[in-house]
Amino acid sequence: MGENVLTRAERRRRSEARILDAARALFAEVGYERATIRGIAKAAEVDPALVMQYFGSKQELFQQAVQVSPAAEPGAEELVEHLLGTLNVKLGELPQSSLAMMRSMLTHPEAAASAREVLGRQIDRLAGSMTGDDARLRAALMTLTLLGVTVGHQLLELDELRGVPQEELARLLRPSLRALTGPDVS
Amino acid sequence: MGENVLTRAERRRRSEARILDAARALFAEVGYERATIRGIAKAAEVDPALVMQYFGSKQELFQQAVQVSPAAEPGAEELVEHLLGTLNVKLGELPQSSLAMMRSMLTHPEAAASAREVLGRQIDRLAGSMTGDDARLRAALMTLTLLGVTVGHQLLELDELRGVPQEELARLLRPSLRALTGPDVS
DNA sequence: CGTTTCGCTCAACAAGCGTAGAGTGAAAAG
DNA sequence: CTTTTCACTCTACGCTTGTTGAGCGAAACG
Repeated sequence: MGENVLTRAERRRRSEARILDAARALFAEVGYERATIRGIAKAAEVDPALVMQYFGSKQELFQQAVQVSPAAEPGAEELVEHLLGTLNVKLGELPQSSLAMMRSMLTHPEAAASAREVLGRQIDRLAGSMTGDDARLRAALMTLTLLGVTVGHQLLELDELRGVPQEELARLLRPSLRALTGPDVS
Repeated sequence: MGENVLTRAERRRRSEARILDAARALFAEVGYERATIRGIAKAAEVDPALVMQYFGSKQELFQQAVQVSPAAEPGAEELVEHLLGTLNVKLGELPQSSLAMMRSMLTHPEAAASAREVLGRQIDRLAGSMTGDDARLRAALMTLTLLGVTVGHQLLELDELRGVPQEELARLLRPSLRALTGPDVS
């Protein structure tokens, strides 16, 4: 036993990953302001100064922690699939990074900018599948509907949505969203 | 000129009101954590210590500032009226106190509790006008739809919703919400 | 008038924060 | 082996925060 010694680069990689995971978890749980470098360091079982050394500042750490992998954003399939795909992703197991961003989007300027960007992209994709001069506006309303449900479900944890399977949410929401697509889609 | 001297009680009343207004404005703008007693005091042109003397603590000041007047919550009219009433109130000129609560609801525990309470009441009222065993769930989804739109419009200030008159939002949203009421309502 | 009340300010405290720089000890390199 | 590198820690600085208690000065009161 114990010939599994870790190389230096390996140890560093793991520490950095632990810090990032702890950061995502704490940012997602309590938001940017209440999450402290010290708290993140303690959760990652690491000295606070190490966090600074690796990420430079709390702000940069947040940016890296919140970074959404482009793969996480749904592609541009057919709209209805798209909606359901979005529903499943948005309503179900959102990545910790997205939760972290959403948790802070109302109180932290950078998180707000990030949220506007992500939501803007989703609105673009949706509006691309729709027609009408107010397509963009309707696409925005669809996106905000999903945002509202996600906020209530994942962040406020309303009793009314506790333990409801995502398929049922999707089922109930579909006609409602369909009413916003306009008459022209599939 | 200048015989309009203010009585002591009058001065006190006005100071307290100025503090509360400044608090509401700051809480609504930057949220609980970033709003400081000093900032509120400066906005109210008052010494920070006075804020403490009148309200005891930052937390108590927040509670008083966020308090929603019962009159501000719409009564229990017919559902469709109710929806439009809610729409007009929720989408249009929300009172500063509601914005303050919403701004902090994702990051400040007390604000979250307050939000759950207000949303719960609205869900109750809505569900009261609906039938079906999942009426409460559908009512919750309607409420969260409105929440999402309000967040995007008033707090994130998405470009897509900038300057859109509330009647148009109500018009676009109505069929969508109607799809959630179920087949039984008016 | 003198005395009391009280709205209000000044100055300061302790705690917690993000952050910086010097140092340590073991792994890597020669 | 010696030397260098580098992941990591210790200690501390400066700042802001919420909060406190003593004090001032004008209004209220007799």
